[in-house]
Amino acid sequence: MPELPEVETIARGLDAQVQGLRVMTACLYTPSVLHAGTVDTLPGARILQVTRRAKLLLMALDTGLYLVIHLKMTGRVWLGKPTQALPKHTHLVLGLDNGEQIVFEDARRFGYCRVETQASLAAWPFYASLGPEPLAVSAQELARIMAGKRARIKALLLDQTCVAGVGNIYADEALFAAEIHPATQAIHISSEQLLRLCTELQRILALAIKAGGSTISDYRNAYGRSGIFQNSFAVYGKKGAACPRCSHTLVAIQVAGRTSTHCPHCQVLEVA
DNA sequence: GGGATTGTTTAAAT
DNA sequence: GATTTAAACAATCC
Repeated sequence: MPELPEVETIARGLDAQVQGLRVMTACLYTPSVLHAGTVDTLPGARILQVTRRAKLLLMALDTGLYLVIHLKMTGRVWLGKPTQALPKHTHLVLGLDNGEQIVFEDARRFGYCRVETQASLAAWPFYASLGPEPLAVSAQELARIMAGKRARIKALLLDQTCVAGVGNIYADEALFAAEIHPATQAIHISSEQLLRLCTELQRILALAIKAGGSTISDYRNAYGRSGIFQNSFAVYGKKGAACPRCSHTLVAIQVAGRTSTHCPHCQVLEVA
């Protein structure tokens, strides 16, 4: 379940190791995971940098092309040696001129990759519709986007056109920190509370990046290592446990089709 | 072997 | 018409 902090961790780890290297080979084992472009265009290109936008991993090449990867639930991208056996569900392998290789694997195959030009990337509807990076804008700006909407706040946090990169983990953690019930309609949240939510979201995302992300089951960074932010969760996945703030039992409900774990004592639904 | 899993898209509803 | 919600979908593992 790589969200913003997890993809950011992978991007930073990969960038530090592959910047300036040349792609020698590109082997696509599962053609269906490539949603745009062709991998034949990749060999020969030098890697300029590896970055992140929303939950997308972006590899910029000196040919003007971008390799874009979305890990969805179970995708992994890591750097390895050709001597290592490839995992069962390996979809794309890039051989580099230092002898190492970048591996994209995804057991569930929900993840995908795309080869884009700058123009085609900008023309990709999903990419073009992405909202601001939560750590690149002010909390006031984030709050302003959500203010006055009738949708439930949990749905807005998960809406990538609203805020980019937030998934179920960080949405639940931010709502708990700001003491807001996940089903509260944004229009019923005071501007002070909304600002607090956005501030907490930024704080938690920054902490999670420092912790190398959260590993629930599948997530690993570019070196195959787990994150440790899961040890700091207050509510995510902790239904039945005691609220760290008031000791009341945490409850899981469905909001916008997603499991939303919260404290019914600290996070009260003011208006249904 | 069926249910659970998630982010995104698409269709339906308000 | 615009906003919001529910359902569908990808495919595998436990």
